[in-house]
Amino acid sequence: MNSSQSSSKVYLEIVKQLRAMIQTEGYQAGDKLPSEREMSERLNVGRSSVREAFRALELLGLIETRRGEGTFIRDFRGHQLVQLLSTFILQDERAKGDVKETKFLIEWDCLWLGARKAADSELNKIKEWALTGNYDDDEFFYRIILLADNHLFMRMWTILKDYYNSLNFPQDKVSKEDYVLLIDTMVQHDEQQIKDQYCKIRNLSSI
Amino acid sequence: MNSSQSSSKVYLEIVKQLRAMIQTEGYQAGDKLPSEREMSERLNVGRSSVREAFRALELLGLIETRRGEGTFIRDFRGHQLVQLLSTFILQDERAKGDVKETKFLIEWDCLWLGARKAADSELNKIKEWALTGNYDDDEFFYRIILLADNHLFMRMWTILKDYYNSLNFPQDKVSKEDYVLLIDTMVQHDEQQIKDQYCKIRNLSSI
DNA sequence: CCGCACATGGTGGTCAGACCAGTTTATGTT
DNA sequence: AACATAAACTGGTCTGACCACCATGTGCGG
Repeated sequence: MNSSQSSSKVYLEIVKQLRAMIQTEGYQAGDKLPSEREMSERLNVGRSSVREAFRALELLGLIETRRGEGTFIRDFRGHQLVQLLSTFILQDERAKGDVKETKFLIEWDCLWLGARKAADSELNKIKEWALTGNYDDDEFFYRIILLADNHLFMRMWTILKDYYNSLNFPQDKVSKEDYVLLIDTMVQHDEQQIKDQYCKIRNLSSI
Repeated sequence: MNSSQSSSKVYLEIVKQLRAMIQTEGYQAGDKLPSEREMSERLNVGRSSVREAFRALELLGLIETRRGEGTFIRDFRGHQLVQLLSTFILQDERAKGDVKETKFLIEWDCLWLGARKAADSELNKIKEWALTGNYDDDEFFYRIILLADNHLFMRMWTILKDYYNSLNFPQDKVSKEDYVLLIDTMVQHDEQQIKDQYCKIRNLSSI
């Protein structure tokens, strides 16, 4: 144990170790993990700490425990959360493209959803705000996604936005006029126009 | 403790109790939870069991612990995972609509993504499979989303699919011909046609 | 009366050991 | 060989002990 920085909680270290073990030793779904007692000996930590790590991973659906038998890797393809799972998987360059693509598509979905769901008065309110207020891209789309009125999309977008921002994609500043124009297209309820304007803002040839 | 069914793991019961407490006693982000010791007395369980529950919730990002101070509810609006979070929040009727809406939009996104990304040979392969094979709706769209080649969408869709299926929305059986037709529209790369056909399958007036 | 230093109690963090309750495996009997 | 039993594991839970950290109160000196 005691790898890298100490002072961090032991059970978190165990989670890390477990992840490493799974990667290096090629554990697969259904495989049996070392017993809690063996694990605690191997890592020189108390069994209770091992249990805390195991319980946490169990609640996440990553492992499964059967009394008298042992602890097993669970088949968690795709399943379960998106967040911590990302920490496990979201490492390669390829995934970065996925984040970008997904964020943009969700934003587009919400533009169209918002155009159909929102009352004109709400759209006008946002248009006024877009004309006068100070805001960045995230703040603007946050309001758009509020219009779409879909909690799931809001959650996904929030996660994606944070990842996206941390990935440092090059991004041109969007002018206030373009944001306002985007809202105008929403008022028109013209799907193609919304799409064109969104593509312009995002510098995309198509979506 | 020992509510309803016993034999289930104590730490899971504590998670339940915690959720109930948060709901009934109106805990909010930032509020302090009872200490581990008090909790174990109150529920007549060992402190280690309380800790297992707390550690699991901590890893999920639902609570936060500060040594010497206590355990606090975390501001997890939107943030963090989607999966287990849903279990906590996804209870009202409203959320069901979100699941449906989101699932459909992601499927539509992936149809269009797949149409643009996939080679004709792959589309033809799927078409053949669609003509001859046995499959249900999930299996069909699983292959579609594979075409879209976006891990994030795949993960989201997998989660959404499971929730959606558990919600028992009424759903008509889709004929094999309609699935094949959908693939044909993808081959044409005509967005409007894809959309129309998808709406037909899902019985939607618009998307 | 104020302000600072220190003591005290509360809180999470960790460990060790003890049981219990299941499952698996080895053992020995028939 | 087949079966029954015993031993050896494995997870599940509780208790008690210590440590490190933080907040609060207490008392001393100013």
